[in-house]
Order: sequence, then C-alpha cells, then structure tokens
Amino acid sequence: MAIGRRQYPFHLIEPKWQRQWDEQQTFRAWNPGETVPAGHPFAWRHAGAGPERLPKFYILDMFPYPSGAGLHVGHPEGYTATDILARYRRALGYNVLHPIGWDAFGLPAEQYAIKTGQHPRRTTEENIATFKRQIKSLGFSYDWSREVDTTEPEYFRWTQWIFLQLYHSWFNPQSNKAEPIATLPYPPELQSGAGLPAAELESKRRAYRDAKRLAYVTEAPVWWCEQLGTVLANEEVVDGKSEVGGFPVTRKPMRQWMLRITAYAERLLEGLETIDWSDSLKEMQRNWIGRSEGAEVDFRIVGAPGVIRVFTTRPDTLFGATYMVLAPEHKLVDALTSPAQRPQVEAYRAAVAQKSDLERTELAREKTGVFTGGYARNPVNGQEIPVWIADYVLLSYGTGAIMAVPGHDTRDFEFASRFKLPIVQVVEPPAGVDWRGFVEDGISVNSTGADISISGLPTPEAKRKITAWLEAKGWGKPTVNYKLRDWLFSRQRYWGEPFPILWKTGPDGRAYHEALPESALPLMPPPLEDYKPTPDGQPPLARAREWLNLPEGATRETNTMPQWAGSCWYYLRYLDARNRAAFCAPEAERYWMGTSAPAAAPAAAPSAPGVDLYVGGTEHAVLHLLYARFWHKVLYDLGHVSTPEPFFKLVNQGLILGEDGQKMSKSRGNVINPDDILAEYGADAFRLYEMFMGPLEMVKPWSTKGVEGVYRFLGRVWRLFVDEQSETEFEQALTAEPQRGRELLAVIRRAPGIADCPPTAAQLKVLHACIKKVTEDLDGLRFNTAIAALMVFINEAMTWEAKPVAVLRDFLVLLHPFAPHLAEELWSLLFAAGVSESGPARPLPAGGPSPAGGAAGAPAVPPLSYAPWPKFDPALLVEDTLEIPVQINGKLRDVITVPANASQADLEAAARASGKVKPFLEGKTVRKVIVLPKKLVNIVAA
RNA sequence: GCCGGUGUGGCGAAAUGGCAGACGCACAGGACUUAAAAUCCUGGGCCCUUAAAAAGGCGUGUGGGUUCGAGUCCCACCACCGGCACCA
Repeated sequence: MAIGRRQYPFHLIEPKWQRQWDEQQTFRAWNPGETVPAGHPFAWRHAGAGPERLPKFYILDMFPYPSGAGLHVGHPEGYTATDILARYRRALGYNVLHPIGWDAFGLPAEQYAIKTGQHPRRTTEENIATFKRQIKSLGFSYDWSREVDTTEPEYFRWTQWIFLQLYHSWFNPQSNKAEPIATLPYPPELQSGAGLPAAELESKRRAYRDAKRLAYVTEAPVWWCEQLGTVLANEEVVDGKSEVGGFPVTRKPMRQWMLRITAYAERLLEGLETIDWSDSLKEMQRNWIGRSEGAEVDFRIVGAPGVIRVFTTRPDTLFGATYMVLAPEHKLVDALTSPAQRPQVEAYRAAVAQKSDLERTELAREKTGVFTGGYARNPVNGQEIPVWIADYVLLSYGTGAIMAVPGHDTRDFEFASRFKLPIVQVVEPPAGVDWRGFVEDGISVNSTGADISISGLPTPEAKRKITAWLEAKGWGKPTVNYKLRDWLFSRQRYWGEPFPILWKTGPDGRAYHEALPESALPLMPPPLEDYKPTPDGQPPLARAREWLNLPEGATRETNTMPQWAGSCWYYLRYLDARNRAAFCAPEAERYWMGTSAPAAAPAAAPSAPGVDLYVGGTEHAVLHLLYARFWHKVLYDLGHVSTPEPFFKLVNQGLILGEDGQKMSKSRGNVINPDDILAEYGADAFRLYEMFMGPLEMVKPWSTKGVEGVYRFLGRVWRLFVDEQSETEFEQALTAEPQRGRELLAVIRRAPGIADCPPTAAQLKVLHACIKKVTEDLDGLRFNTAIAALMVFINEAMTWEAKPVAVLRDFLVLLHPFAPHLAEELWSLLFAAGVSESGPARPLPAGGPSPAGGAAGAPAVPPLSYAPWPKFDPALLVEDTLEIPVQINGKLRDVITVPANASQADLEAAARASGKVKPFLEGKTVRKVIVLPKKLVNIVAA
C-alpha cells in the first residue's frame, strides 16, 4: 500500500526490545547443574529452582542453510510457529530450549562462492551475517549462546568424531545393533590363520574388518556430475539431473566412502511406529526404505555350472515363469551368452552404458532387450526357459535378475508381448476379470509339478507353501529386500569436513586406510586458494601437497564429507554447544532428550523422549530426516545418546506461494522479501500474518493485503492501551526530532479508560473465553484461530468505557507469544509509575520470587517473557440464557431463547410453542422429538 | 500407475454428527473532514419476490448411502497439489 500513517511506532519499539532481550540474554536456556544468576528473569519466575528440577521443552527449527539469497518468507513461517510455542511454554513454566545455528558447509555455498569469485569461507561468513540479521529482526526467542556453525573447527571436530564412531563399528545382525569393530568375529579360516604367514593373515583380517565397518570404502558405480566436479548420493539425483544446479549426471565406477545405512533399514522402519510424525511423512520414509517380502529362488543354468538367483515377491507364480531377465551389467551375462548371440549382447550392453538415467527411466517408453542364447531350468517344473538381458531390470535391486511371469506382471507382460515370448496363466482372477496382466492376489492354477502343487490355493497360502518347499529343497528361501541403498558419503569438493583418515601401503603393496586418533581432531582442511573442483574427479584437497603427504609415506584422504554430515547431529550439539571435552555431556543429553529421572511435576503433558517438537519443510522428508535418524541410532547403540529416536514430534509447515498462487521464484518475479514487509509493517505484523494465513501445514498464497489486516489489528491493540493526546504529542515531537526516536516513547501515556477497577462479569467472560480459545489452539498448533480469538477480544474491549488493568494484563500475556515487541511495550506502559498502586486483581507475579530466592529483589516491571500463562475459569463462561435452534425434520425453523437450566420438557414445550414453528406442524403428526439440553430441538413430523 | 493430502462466499479461511461461512481481506453505504488518507459505525452466500422487507427455496467438487439431522461418517467418482515411480 501507499504507506499511510504508521499504525504504531513499531520501528522504535521493535529494536528497543530486541536489544533488551539480547543484553539480558532473556531466552537463555539453562542446563542441569547450571546456576541461574539472580537477576535473570528465569530466576525470578522459578524462584531459584535448579533447571534440572523443571520440566523441559526442546523445540527445534530445521537447520537453516545460509544461502546467498537471504531469507524468503517461507523460512520464518516455521520459525514463527516455534517461537510462539517456545514463548508459550516459558509462560507455562517449562525450561525451554530453542536454539538456532548454521548448516554452512556444502555444495550450494561452494557453487555460490565459485560464481561470485570469492572464497567459500568468506561467502559463508557473509551469508550467515545476512541470515542472522534477518532472523534477529523478527524477534525470535532463540538462545543465541548456543549458536553453532558446522564450518567451525570446534563443531566439525565432533562431526569427524562421529564419523570415527561409525568407522570403528560394525553391525551385528545377532544383536541387531552397532558394536565396536573389535567384537567382530573372524570366519574360521581367519581365526586360526593356519598356514598363513603373519603378514598375510593380518592383511586378510584387515580386509575382512574393513568390509564390515559402518563406514567403508568401495569401488562402485556412482553418480558423477561433471559440472559440479563431484559424485552425488542417489537422493541428490532427481530425474537424472543433479538436485543442485540441474546438471547431467552419469554412472561411473569410483572409489568411494559409504555408510551402511541399509543395516538399519528394519529399525528405521520400526522406529516410525514410535514417533509422532504426519502419516504422509512416515509414508514417504517407508516408500524410500521400500521393504518388500518375497523369496530368493535359484535357477540352474543349462549346460554350465552355477545358478541364477532371482528375487520375487510372487513365488506363487513360479509356474508362470516363461523366461528370465538379467540386468545388462549382471556378472553372469558373459557366461550365459552364446557365441551366436554375443554381438547383439555386446551391442546392447554398450548402448545401455551410454544411456543417461533419464533415458533409462523415462516413462511410457518401449521396453528393450536381447536374448543371450542361454537357458536356465525352472526348479518347479524342470522347464528350460530362455535368459534375456534388458535394462528394465536393475542391477542395484534384489539380485539384479528376475524370473519373468508375463501373465501376472505388467512389465513382463509388456516385454513378452513385444518379443513374442509365451504368456501363461497361473493365477485365477475374480469372475469377469481378464487374467492377462492380472497382478493382484487370486487363486493359483496350472501350478502343479512332479513334486509340488499349489493349484487351487489362494495367493498368500500358495506363497507360503511353495517357499517352504523351495527352502526344503535348498533352491530358495524367504527374503526381505529394501530399496534403500547404502549412503554414498564422500564428495570431491573443498567445502566440507575432511575425513580423519590416512592411507598407507601394506607390506603386500596394497593400500589400506587407518583412522586418525581422536586426539588429532579436528582435522583442519588445508587453506587452499584454488579450491575449485576438477573435471576428472581429483579432489581439490589433493592439490595441497604439504597437507596431503605425511612423513612415513602416508597420505590423507582427500575426499570431503557431504553437506548432510553436519546436519545429522546438530540438534545434539545444541544441548551443550560449548563443551570442549565431548559432543555433549551425558547429563545434558538425558535432561533435554527427556530420559533423566522425571522432572518436577510438569505444568502440562509429560515430555516424550527426543526433541519435543521439530518444525520444517517437507523437502527434508527422506534426506536429512533419514540420515539423522540413522546416525542417532548408531550413537544410541554405542551408548552415546539415550533415546532410540531423535525427533519425537515433527510438523511440516506448508509452502507459501506467491500472490499469484504460484510457487515463488525469481523467474516469475513473485518473490516476497521479508525485509520489505518488515520495513513497512514491522516484525509483529509479519509474524502475525504468517500465522494468520491458515493452518501451519497447508500450502497457502501470500497476500500483502492480508498483512495490512493484522497490522490494523495491532494498531487497534495499540489504541486500546494508549492515550490519544499523548500519542499526538509523541508524533509531533518525533517529527521535530526524529533522531531522539526511542526516548520519545516515554511521552506515551496509557489510555484514560484504563483503571485499577474490578472487572465486570461480562468483561471476565470475554477475557476467559479468549484465554480458553488461545490456550487450546496453541496446544493444537492452530495459530490462525488463536489469533482470531485475540481479535474478537480486542473488538469487544474497544467498546469498553472502563478497562480493568488486570484484564488487559492477562490479554498481553496471551498476545505476547504472537506479537512480543508490542506486548512488551504495552506491558511496561501498564506498569509505568503511578499506574498500579494497589496491585492487580490477579496476583502478579503468581510464581514470583520466593522470599529467599530473590536476591536482586522483585523487578519494577515483572518480565513479560516469564509471566505465568493465565488459566481460564469455566465458571465465568456459563450463560444464564441460551439460544437454542429448533428444527422441523432437520431444517432450522426458529431459534428460541431459554434459561440455561431448562429441562428437556421445558425445551420441547418452548419449541412447540414457537410461532414460527407452528405452521410447519399444522396437519402433521409428530413422530419423534429429539431434545438435546443446551443444544437443540428437532421435531420429526409427517 | 501407486501412496499421501486438499476441494466451503469475490479471496485467505472457521465450524466435538446439531444455527455453515467465526476472524480477516476485498467491496458497498454512512460518520468524521473543506477534501482525501487514517479511524469509527453498518451491510453482505446464492436464487426468487420486493420500493425495501418478511416469508420461502437452494447451497460446503460430483453421484449415491447411513442418520431425526451430514461440510463432518460410509461407498463410488472427478479435479488440483505433493511424493514415489520399470524396485520384480
């Protein structure tokens, strides 16, 4: 809008309180055992009680990645929600941990540095400064003393330390958990080492150990992105292009570090049952893990030794397998290929290798493949079936080979149709459904062999029977498969944590790796001037000769960790951010994660283990959230943390669209910059609007007009409290001497109607209805309707002649989580000298300093940030008379006013007596009358 | 294709199975003002009637169902958004 008069001097009020909060460290959270200084408002509220005796509330925002673009309006949506709840919980008496920090390593930051021709260290610092300024200007109640930055040595030393925990562990399938690598048993031939020279035995044992570690090195085809000069994890490749930058990626075998997340597939799945996340998010994780139950079956190769092992979820369709397909890269392809078919097979394999992932997975395209010339024998009926290769079978899933059942699998059906392969029925669908391509459960048919029959059995039973038979014969076994792949953990870039790993050469001439001792951490990256990636995949760190080479011929690992490393555990560092001896002290971990002995009676629901509330966008549904859960479980297994899951409750905020209803983007030109909104309407209005738009989780379009609406509401709040004449004087003084800004606020006086008078019953009813609604809505994260309730209160209070101080104070406590700056200013105005001689109706401070505890004495103005949340009194909300709707056959015909205590009979009589109702009953028989006391009357007549 | 979510005035949205549209935006009328802005007051789902109204009818994506009563519960469908997608 064309900026009119300011509704209220937010430009002076907001910086004033932000500075006060900073100087006082108002929102510092206290760890168990810490002594709270007597002058701190926390001490005032809790009367000297030790933090460990108070219930805790850990409320966390997703780790911001400080990009070059600065904050957009989507970021503060979640931040505002968590800030409101943090302030609300403080008012309820919790010890609240609400931290913030910077996820500052990683590709986008490095790309930005390259683009702007600066060192990433520098751009990172600048970006953090921008984010910090923007976040601070919104008045969030973060504990800045716990601020972390993943690029600081004191932070990444612990990232490296956790990597070493992974490196030094293996996953014991017996105990189903990670254990120190020293507990790994060697297979018999390596135990005795019979006949082997000591050096060779040691080298073999090392190879065995290294292959079992949770962090291991492998030479595997990986996604290589030439433009970015690095490999990427599966999760970072979208539609055959890099998620960052959208560059093409290709498959390339390279030596890489991997983390064995697949060992945790089952536990990551099970853990979802114990946490309070949205169904859609849990479902996304389940899909990503992709558990499927089935069987592995061996098909003997005809005319050669060996078997082709396939994975199938439908062993009941084994009789319908009319051919087999191997992935083109499968290692048995050579052995199966006949001389006659070799040219076609080689050509096909070469063609597939050329294809990008996009070409290979593109939708609705024709299936391709070639016959190898080889055959395999179906174990159930001895039939010889041809073996093909085709790129619709993926090497990376299952065994990289399938039995094809074209009768009952859509893909096999397409392929068989195209290549004229036989299609037979082995499942009977329900009547009227074509069996061709029927993939649901049915009844097995045509499934009888010499030795086994499952004909006539329903699918689940048929599966069980044939699997048991295969197992008894030694030809197969029940198997569970996961789509989840191990996590590719190394990057060929500069801007990441170096691996605390050395490479050495053994007596056999083979290279092996070794961990640095913990005492060598943090391992600093070399100060490279030329940090740019190279197109050949040689990491930039390899260029730092002095750093790279160590005295005894050892060299350092030159890969760096991916961006996700630092964000996998930051929520743990917040618990004890300045600890130099450990990533976090155990007492702090147990207290904040909720596993220490129950704290003093909680004011509301008891805490659940883990972070109490985690808020962030859906974009992290499978990357960060899966990685972090994995690391957490490893730390849990090794005894470093006390909960099996990191984040108990998680809420995704919905996307904010542009005013045109489209996703915000520079190219559309519909991006809203929070700085502009703040300059015009202030932080309180901005916060309020972000919450008033609609439910937190919903996608919703931005409307600057809507900001004006809540801004006007804040103006009404201001005018309710402030004397008009004094404001005019203030405005004039400000115009004359704008530089005196803040001190001129002292000119403002409270409105004349505000008095220390007893509230009327009507006023209390309005107040308590508001307390009830705001309290319940905050508990349910319904910020939009809570704000509506505050508006209703103000609309009502504007009509009051006399405004009791006690009522207004309670209102300010309700308002302060949403609009903290304005609330603080008005709060101090209410307590200004001479306002409240005889004290308010509600004793304030309710939880004030104990006679013994208040060394600094009671402050002149009780701190609003720690003022107790008001309780609503249901007795004040009861009505004398009620308006009761009267329906005839379910249709509303009248609304009658009756005493609240009217009996059922009274209600029915009053309803029948209504003049508006009578005509509808004329000439009809009343069949039934439904009377709900205090609710409604419905007369059924015909 | 599969999974999840969402469909309510001109717009953002509210509504334990019980008065659909709270609250806000936009709009219209009025007060204040020389005038405007700001502020304050009033109005409003749609249709039919009417000078205006009253009364009435219709209304929560579509079609069925359960119920005295359905935005809300059940079944089938449609549209949009998000995720996954040759995973055997």
